[in-house]
Amino acid sequence: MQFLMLVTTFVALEATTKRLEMFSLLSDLFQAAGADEIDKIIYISQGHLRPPFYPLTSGPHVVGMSEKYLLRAIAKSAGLDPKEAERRYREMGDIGSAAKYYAELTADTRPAPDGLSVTEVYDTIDKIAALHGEGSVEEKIDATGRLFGAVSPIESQYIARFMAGKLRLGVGDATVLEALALKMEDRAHRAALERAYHMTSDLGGVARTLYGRGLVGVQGVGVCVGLPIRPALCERLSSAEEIIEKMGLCAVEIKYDGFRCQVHKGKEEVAIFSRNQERITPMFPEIADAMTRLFPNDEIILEGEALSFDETTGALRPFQETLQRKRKHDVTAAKASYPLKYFVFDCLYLNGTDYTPYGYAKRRSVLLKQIPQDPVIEVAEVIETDNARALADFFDRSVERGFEGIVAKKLGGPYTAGVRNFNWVKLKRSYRSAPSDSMDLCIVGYDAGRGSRAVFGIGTVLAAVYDPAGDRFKTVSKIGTGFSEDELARLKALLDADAVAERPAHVDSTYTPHVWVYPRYVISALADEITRSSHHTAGADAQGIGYALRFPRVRGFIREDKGAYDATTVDEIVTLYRRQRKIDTV
DNA sequence: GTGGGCTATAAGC
DNA sequence: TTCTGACTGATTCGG
DNA sequence: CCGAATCAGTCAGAAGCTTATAGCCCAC
Repeated sequence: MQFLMLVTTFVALEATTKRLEMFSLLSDLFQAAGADEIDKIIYISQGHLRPPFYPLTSGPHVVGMSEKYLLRAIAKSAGLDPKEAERRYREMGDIGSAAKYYAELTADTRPAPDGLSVTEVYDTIDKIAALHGEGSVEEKIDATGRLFGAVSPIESQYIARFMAGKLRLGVGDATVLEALALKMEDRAHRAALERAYHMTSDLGGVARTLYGRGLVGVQGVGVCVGLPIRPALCERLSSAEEIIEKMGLCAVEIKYDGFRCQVHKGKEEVAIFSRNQERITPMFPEIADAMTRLFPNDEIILEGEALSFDETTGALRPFQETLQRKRKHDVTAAKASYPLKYFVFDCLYLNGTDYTPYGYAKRRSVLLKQIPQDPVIEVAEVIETDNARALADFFDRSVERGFEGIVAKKLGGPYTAGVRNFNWVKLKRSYRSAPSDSMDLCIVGYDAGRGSRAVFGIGTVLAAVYDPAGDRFKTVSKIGTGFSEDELARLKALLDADAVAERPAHVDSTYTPHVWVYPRYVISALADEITRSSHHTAGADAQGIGYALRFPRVRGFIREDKGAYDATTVDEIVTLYRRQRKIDTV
C-alpha cells in the first residue's frame, strides 16, 4: 500500500468526530491492506512502531523524537531557522501542520516525491528510531529532514505527527478493534478481537493473526505467560454510600501509591511488566528473586503494587521516593537504599488455568493459598463488606495511615482486562476534600495550547501563591486541566488585557511562560498532594527546592471576589505540605 | 579525556 | 493521574 | 405508539509534576 493512501484515510478520519464513520473509514483501509503490512498500519495508527513489551533487540517502540528535534528537522529540510519554525508551531499548535506548511513553502525547490509505500516509510522511521550513540541526535534530525524531502507535504504532516506520537485522529485501540470487526462484516466479532488484544497487549499482532489464520485463530488466543495482560482499571466514586449502592457486597483493598506491576513466572524465567506493558524486569530484581524462591515449579501471573519502604522505620515511602527505583543503572545500589515490597492483589493465571474469567473471591482464595509469608511479596490488606459505614471506616483508617485511599472490588466480578468499569472502584482521599481544601492561585502567565487547544491560543496558566514576607508571587504549578472550552476563550481575552512583555518585578519564576500576565486574576485549584519541587519557586529553600502540586486542576472559574493579594500564601502551602501524613509502617 | 551542567525525551503516577 | 467533549445506544417521557 | 428528550457509558485527547537517561557542550 502506498503511504499516501494511508494518509488519505487519516485526512478523512480527522475530518469527522462521528465514531460510526471512523469505523467505516478504517475498515475500508484495512480491507485494502495486505497481510504483510496490516500490523505496521495499526502500529502507526497508534503512534508506535511495535508493542512496548517487545524485547529490546527488536528496536524501540517509540521514535524518540519529539517537538524540538522535529522542529529542527523541519527547519533543516526547509532551510530556515528553527526559531522561526518554533514560532509557527506555537501558533498552529500542531507539529504536523508546521511540517506541512514549510513543505508547501519549499515544494517547488524539491524533486517530485517518490511515492513511498507504507513499509518503506515505516522502515525508514524505524531505522531513525534505532539510531543511538555519539552524533545520533544530528543523524536523526538529518535523516528525518531527508524523509520530509522525499514525500509530499501532506505526507510529511502525518509523518511528523506520528514521530511525535501525536497523530490526533481520534483513533485509539478500541476504534481499531471495532474497525477490524467491521472488516469481518460483523461488529459482534469485536468481542473476540478485544479478548485476544487484552490477553496479548498486541493490537498489530491480533490483526496479524486475523489476516493469517482468520477469526478462528483470533478466538484461539488466550493467556500466555510472558505476554502482558492489559491491566484492569478502576472507575471512580466519591463516597462509601455510592460504592455500596452500586456494588453491594465487595472486597475493599488499600490503595497503595507505587508502581503497578504484573509479574509472570514462567517455567524458567520471570518477567515484570509495567501498567503500560513495558518490560521492567531489571528494575526489581528482588521481585524476580522472590518469585523463583516462592514458585520454583509453578507458572503463575500475579498483579500488585511495588513500593519502596524505609528499612529502619519500616514506613512505606511516598511515590516520589519509590520513583528512584525506576532506573536502568545502579540498580544494586538503589535496591539497598530503596528496598521494595510487592503488595499482590490478584492472581490471573496458575499452571494452565486462566483465572481472569473467575470471580474476585475465587481469585483471592487462589492468591491466599499460593502466597506464604515472605519479606518481599505480601498479599494486599483487604476487608469484605456490604456496609457503607464499615467501608467508610476502613477508608478513614487507610487515609489516617497515609495511604492514597481504597479500591472496592465486586466479589463476583471477573478480571476485566484492559477495561475501566464498576467491577473495581477507587475512592481516593482527594475525592472527598471539602471546598475549603482548594487553593486560590494567582495567574502570572500562560502558554499557548496544543492540538485541540490551539484554537484558543491558551492551554495552560502559570499559577502562583503569595508571599507576604517579601511581597512576591511565587509559582506553584501550571494548570490546564479543568477549564471548559468556553472558559478558556474568556480567560484568554481577560489575560491578554493584562499581558506584559517582561516578568513582573514581584513575580518569582524559573519557568518562562509564552506570555507573562500581571498578577490580578485568582482561580481555585484542587490537587491530590503537595510535593517538593526543583521547578517551582513557592517556598524555595537555599537549594532552590520549592513546592508544587500533584495532579493540579481548576475548580470553577476566576474568583470574582478575590484579588491577587487574597491568593493562598506560601505559608499555607507549607502547612498543607506538613499536614500530609507519613505512611504507616508495614 | 573526564566530569558537570544543560536540553530533550520518555515514562511513572 | 484529572478533566472535558463528542458520540452512541438504551431508556424514559409526553402527546 | 412513536418520536423526542434524557442519561449513562465509551472513547479520545487535552492538561499536570517528577525522575531517570541519553547525548551534547564546554571547562578543566
